Amino acid sequence: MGGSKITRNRERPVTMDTSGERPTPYSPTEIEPRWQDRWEADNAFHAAEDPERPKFYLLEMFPYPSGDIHMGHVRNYVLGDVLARFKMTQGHAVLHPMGWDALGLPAENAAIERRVHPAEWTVSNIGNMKRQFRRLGMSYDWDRELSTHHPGYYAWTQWLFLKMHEMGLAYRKGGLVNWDPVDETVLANEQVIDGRGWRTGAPVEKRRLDQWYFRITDYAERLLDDLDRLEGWPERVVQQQRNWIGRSEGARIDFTVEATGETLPVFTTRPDTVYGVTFMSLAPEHPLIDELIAPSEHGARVMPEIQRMRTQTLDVRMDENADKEGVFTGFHVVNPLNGDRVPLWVANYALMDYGTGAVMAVPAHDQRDFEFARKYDLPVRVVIQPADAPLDSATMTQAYVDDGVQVNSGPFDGQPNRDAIANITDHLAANDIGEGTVNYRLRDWLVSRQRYWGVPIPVMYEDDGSVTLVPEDDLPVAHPRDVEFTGKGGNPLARDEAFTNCVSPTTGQAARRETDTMDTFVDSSWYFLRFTSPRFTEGVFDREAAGYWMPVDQYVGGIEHAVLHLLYARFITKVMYDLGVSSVDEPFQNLFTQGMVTKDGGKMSKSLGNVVAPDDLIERYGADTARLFSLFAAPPELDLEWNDAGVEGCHRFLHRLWRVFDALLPHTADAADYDANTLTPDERELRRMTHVTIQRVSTDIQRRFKFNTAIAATMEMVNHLQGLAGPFTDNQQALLRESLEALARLLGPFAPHISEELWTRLGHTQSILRSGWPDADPDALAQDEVTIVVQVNGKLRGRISLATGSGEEDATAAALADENVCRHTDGKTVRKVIYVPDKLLNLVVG
RNA sequence: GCCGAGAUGGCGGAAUUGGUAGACGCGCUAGCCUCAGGAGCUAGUGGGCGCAAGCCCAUGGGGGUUCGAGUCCCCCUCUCGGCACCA
Repeated sequence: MGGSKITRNRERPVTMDTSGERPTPYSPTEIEPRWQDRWEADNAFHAAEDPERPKFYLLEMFPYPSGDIHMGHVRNYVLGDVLARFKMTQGHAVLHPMGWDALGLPAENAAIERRVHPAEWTVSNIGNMKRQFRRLGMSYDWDRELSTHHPGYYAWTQWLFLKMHEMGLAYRKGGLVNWDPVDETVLANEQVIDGRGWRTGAPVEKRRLDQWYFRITDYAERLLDDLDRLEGWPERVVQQQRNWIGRSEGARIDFTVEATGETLPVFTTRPDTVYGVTFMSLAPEHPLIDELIAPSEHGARVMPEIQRMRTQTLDVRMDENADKEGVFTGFHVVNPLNGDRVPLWVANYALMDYGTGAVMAVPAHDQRDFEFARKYDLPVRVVIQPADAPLDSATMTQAYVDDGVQVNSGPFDGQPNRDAIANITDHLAANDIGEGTVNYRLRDWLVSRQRYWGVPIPVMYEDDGSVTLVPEDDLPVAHPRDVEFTGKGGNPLARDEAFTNCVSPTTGQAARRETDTMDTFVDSSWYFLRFTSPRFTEGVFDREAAGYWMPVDQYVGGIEHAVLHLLYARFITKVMYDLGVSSVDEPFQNLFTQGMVTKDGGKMSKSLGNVVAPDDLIERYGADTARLFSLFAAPPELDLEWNDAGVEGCHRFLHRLWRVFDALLPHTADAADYDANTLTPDERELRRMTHVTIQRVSTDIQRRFKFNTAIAATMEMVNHLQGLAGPFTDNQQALLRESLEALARLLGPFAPHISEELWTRLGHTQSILRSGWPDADPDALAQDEVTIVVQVNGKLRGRISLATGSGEEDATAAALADENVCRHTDGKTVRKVIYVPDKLLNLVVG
């Protein structure tokens, strides 16, 4: 073999290498199924508890089995798969399970349209999606598969309901609820987006119904406080939850209804303005209206108007540009601080959902109250004066909401309003006419759904209407199988007498079963706990298994669940913690929210006709190309715009990778180890390139989630190797072998099938998953010579090559020997030298 | 209105701590190979000036700090997301 220089061969590209080996074509359709079978046969992704190794619980939000996975799924699950395989290769005990959020309306709609039972439809979808996941090469431990529609799962969802009932956290109450007219069921507040149902987009109506609720508001403070502990969560998700919980500090103030003497409490964040109250506004839904006003002499006059306000749809009511409307009730209330008698109004801008449903109106210091007062010619009384320009209630054109000094405020006159807030709050408490309180925007979670394909709520009603819980031993309360799905007449469960008729376990008398099912968000609020012991029959999950695996080290999913699923899951985990079954009270240590997949600038959707089907993609290019593209085209947190040419590019890269191995493998067949001390500069450079790539890929995956740049680094490495041509010395062969082995392992998480295949062709018999992750050798990363950038007055004027670690004097001397640098320094004095060793030299001249 | 994220070539995007702006990929141009190519390979590819060496401009706009700013500070514009008649 010849010289020690590695030649870059331009005339003879590697594909034309004439070493005698016949090139083998890259054939994903042959390779991929073979490796999928092998992984399955080897039980390669089995999650085993092992105290010797660090554990890693990786979870992606499980899908609703709608029938086919779409590109959004592919992206989400490939992201997770990269991390799982990375951790597996590093030798962690990895739990990477998959399951099905299998209850929900599409199954029922399919039952109506196609006369197939929701269970059958669901199970068949699951089968298809599982096949698709397998084709993508996902590293799931299918032994732990679970589905929320399975009795072995939902029995424990029902158990959770019973426990929450015992704890006083599940309760039934009547009230105004959000009704989705398309899905024909009620919705929780979180599930109404801009006045529309989150699934259907239909404008939500208000109905007065008796429904089951979970008392999430009892956990508001903890849910809010513990957000501070979620350092591994994106700030915007934390912010959204903080917004949603909506804590505000203020005071309750008890006004009195003049006619009856009964107390009418209000919530305010501005107790300092209480002396400025000139009227009171009730929400149109306020109970006092039906109790007091409707039957009164004023009823006939005001009720039609109130009824009209009540029927305004939510999106009209919530539009802040909408006209403020109101009607005087004829009644008055008394201000407990100054004894003022002020008129009681009903106003459409007062919300029954917030505070107490009654607002003390201070037009001088609240913009909404101001507009209302001007419209209906109600008095404006200034009680806070700014320091500069005193306010005049007659000429004000808007409310003054900033700080100032109290006036017209009795004993509090002259105090800065900030002090008055505290002093008036103390005064309220001392006189038993109110107190400092904290109010939350968060409402209790309405969990009843008037649908069949959910978890039946395990309660029954006695003749007298009282609630009896189904005994734990009788769980699960299962769905009746022979049910007709007509799409008419509401919940099929309610029409099924065999289901509704039951016998009370306490009285032995006939009773009526609850026919509402639970919100499917309840099912998905604890599945991550169940994955730790999915077949456990002695309890909701095995406390020890959960203790080992929880919390989820990395959770991956869509941003759309920032408040919905992610808030509910935190709540239920805290409930499980309080029940003593979970050892953690926050489920997800780190959260990653990936961007959408778009095409032609919009979200991929059937209605837009811009859907790319994963099956077609795999058919044409193979799973590795599909995986690579969904990782490479954009950083994972940003939206990914689909681009067919980009897919081709990734496919070409895999072909190139394959050819590089084809060309170089024959030269590494019997490579021994190299001697790092006898390498030529070129050889050291090859070695350095290998180790730099190892380092880049490792940190990009682990620390930065930058899979796009990790893949770019491996592309650079392939580009570099592609330019090499033999013959090679022994040292060079050993170096090439090191490069190829590193390359195969670095690509393992991204393109697992081709990587396994190349790993095998390198002579290994074990899966690449057991190969260990390569380490970057710091010694190999060191350079003998570095390029130093030379600036003159901060502008780039030249580059010099110096031995690593050279001092400022040497660098300056070398720089001043550079022709172009001299052109800019000649005739000037060097006033200052900034030297960043091994990087940059800046000569400041003048 | 409040909160948060962002704006870099023809496009997707790099730039880890204030230190070579545009890695990698797409697209495009030229050439090679080929019966042919939609395959593969080689070279080039931010704008302007210049025969060239090289110089100037350039990270949404305007100021500032610094030897040096895509990166830090101030002001502005626009885009996206969340909350919003929340008392």
